[in-house]
Amino acid sequence: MTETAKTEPTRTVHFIEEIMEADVASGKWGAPGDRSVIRTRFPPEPNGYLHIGHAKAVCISFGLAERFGGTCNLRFDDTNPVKEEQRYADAIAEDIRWLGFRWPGAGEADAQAGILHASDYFPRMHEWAVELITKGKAYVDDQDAETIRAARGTPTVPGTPSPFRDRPVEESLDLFERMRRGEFGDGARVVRAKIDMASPNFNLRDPVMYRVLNTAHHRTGDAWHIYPMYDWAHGLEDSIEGITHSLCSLEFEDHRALYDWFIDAINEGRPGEWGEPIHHPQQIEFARLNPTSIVTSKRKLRQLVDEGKVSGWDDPRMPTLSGLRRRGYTPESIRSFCETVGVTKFNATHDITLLENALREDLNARAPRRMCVLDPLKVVITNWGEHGDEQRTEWMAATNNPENEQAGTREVPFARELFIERDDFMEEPPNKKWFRLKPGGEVRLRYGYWITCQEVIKDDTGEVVELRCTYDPQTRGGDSPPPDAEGKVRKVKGTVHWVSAGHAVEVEVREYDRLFTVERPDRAPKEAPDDWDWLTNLNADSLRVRTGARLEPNWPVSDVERSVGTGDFADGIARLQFERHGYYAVDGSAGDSRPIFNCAVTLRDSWSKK
RNA sequence: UGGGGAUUGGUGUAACGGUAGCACAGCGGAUUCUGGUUCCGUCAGUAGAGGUUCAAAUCCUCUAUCCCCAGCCA
Repeated sequence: MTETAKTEPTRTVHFIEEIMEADVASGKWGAPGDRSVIRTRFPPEPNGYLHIGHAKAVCISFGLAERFGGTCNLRFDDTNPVKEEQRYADAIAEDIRWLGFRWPGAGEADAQAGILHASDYFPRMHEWAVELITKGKAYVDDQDAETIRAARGTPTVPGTPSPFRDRPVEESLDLFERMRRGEFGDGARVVRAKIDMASPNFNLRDPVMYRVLNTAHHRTGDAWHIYPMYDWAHGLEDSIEGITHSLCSLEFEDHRALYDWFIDAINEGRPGEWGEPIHHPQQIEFARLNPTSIVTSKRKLRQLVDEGKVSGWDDPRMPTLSGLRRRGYTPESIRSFCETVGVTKFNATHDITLLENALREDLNARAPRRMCVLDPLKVVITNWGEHGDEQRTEWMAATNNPENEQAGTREVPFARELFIERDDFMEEPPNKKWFRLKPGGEVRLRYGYWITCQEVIKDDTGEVVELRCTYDPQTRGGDSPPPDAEGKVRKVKGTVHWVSAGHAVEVEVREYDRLFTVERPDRAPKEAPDDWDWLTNLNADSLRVRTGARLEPNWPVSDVERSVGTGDFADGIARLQFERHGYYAVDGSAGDSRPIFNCAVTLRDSWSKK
């Protein structure tokens, strides 16, 4: 893979990185100056697919570890068996690998290698819970969920303690053991931390640590009847793995007090009869990604899939990583996008065009160029046989990638019958700025010849079905003809793409528009009725399938292009620039015999704006 | 009415008491065999009010606005 000449975009050092730098310098986690001590983790719950919002979190935790020469674990936070499935875990791991990140022990052969699971820590968490109960810092509560909620209080009125709050330690221990063995029904009892029912921070009003769930877990089977809550489990998982910096999103700021409380509670009296103190990571919060015109709510994405608004989680219009991948997005473009949005605690809005621009930038440098006529209009070169060689094919050299000279050229066939884009011809152009083909007008066929439209042929309905043109043999390759006797060079303003009708490959091209045309699809308008449905913002016209497109026959790409890094992407997905249109990716999931190309993003069009 | 966070051009993001910079978008121009790319120019900002200081986006006080929190979800 060749390097593009571009210099790396200047990367700004964000606040989390500064904290890490300071910790490295002070030797908080190891020898001062040893950057490799940085340990982060990405802890998804395997209950759905990763989307572009998750990509930011992935890039932060994995990216920071990469930058410091430390490590980032992939850990499935599988503490709630009723929502989790192995297939989600598999998809998540695949998406992270696709982005180009690796966790310790990740192997190329075994996709599962090195992946960690909260469920593997259940026994240790259980021991620590017993410890907290024994220390009088936790208790079993017999109240049901409704009662507990009612007693929790409000922002201004303190909660009231459970009547079971001060029950004997032995009784709690016994009940906890019976909970574990499955003697009680779902929700019958919980274990609660004994903190402060009057705390202004709700998370500290005796939070639940364990609930009874008589549900089989996708990894531990029916070994457990109790499952730990996030707040209890998460810090312990981080502690066990020796995480130095536990990075999460802003909504967990209020949970940090609890995160710290649990670890401190375990460490109380340590070193001592309970053993050595356990590791205490630092939780740091950052703002989520918040892109315009898409939804990232898992519930809403699921709704789109379930109601058939899209073809699946990997529909190319979906903001899931699997959808973006199928659409043609490169991992590099997504990582570049995450770099430009930065890392702060500010709830920013990220224009989705930034993501599109990141892809354009990457693909402009790397994607091989091809000519593809999406909506063919036949052109017959009437003077092609002027020397009696009407059936001949001429092969024209075309540049594979103007951004990368080493990508070389290819030979494109030119013959008597061609296709051009229907849009590139107008019988009656609206103004003088029409540089493309018109009756009596001349245009350059890129890398081909200059042609002049002599005759327009229509069918019974008046639709143009064919153009009869003449070519100028002196313009071979698309170059200007030699100067005339007076030294004047003839010029042509317009250049259009084309294919040879007899040589082109028929392909299917799928073009996508935004799934939602408003900036905030899930935000109800000010005067919306109570039953306002967010799906009213759905763009009914977001998919366009073109079945009759014609691609020049240089496909798949050449060895030369592959060898210099164009036409060869690390994820094995081929992407091309169809000149004057956009960037297109081969859809391998569609399972059709005819090649299918998804339009990842169009070229910028500074013309339509004017 | 409680607690926790946040606020710098249109949108993001730097500046860590010392010239408010960069990117994207916008606008104008140049180059171009892609209405692409590239290049040049340009518009535009410290939420508000006080205070400290030779000097404040930065420190202090008050105000405003926005986000999160009352799951046996994560």
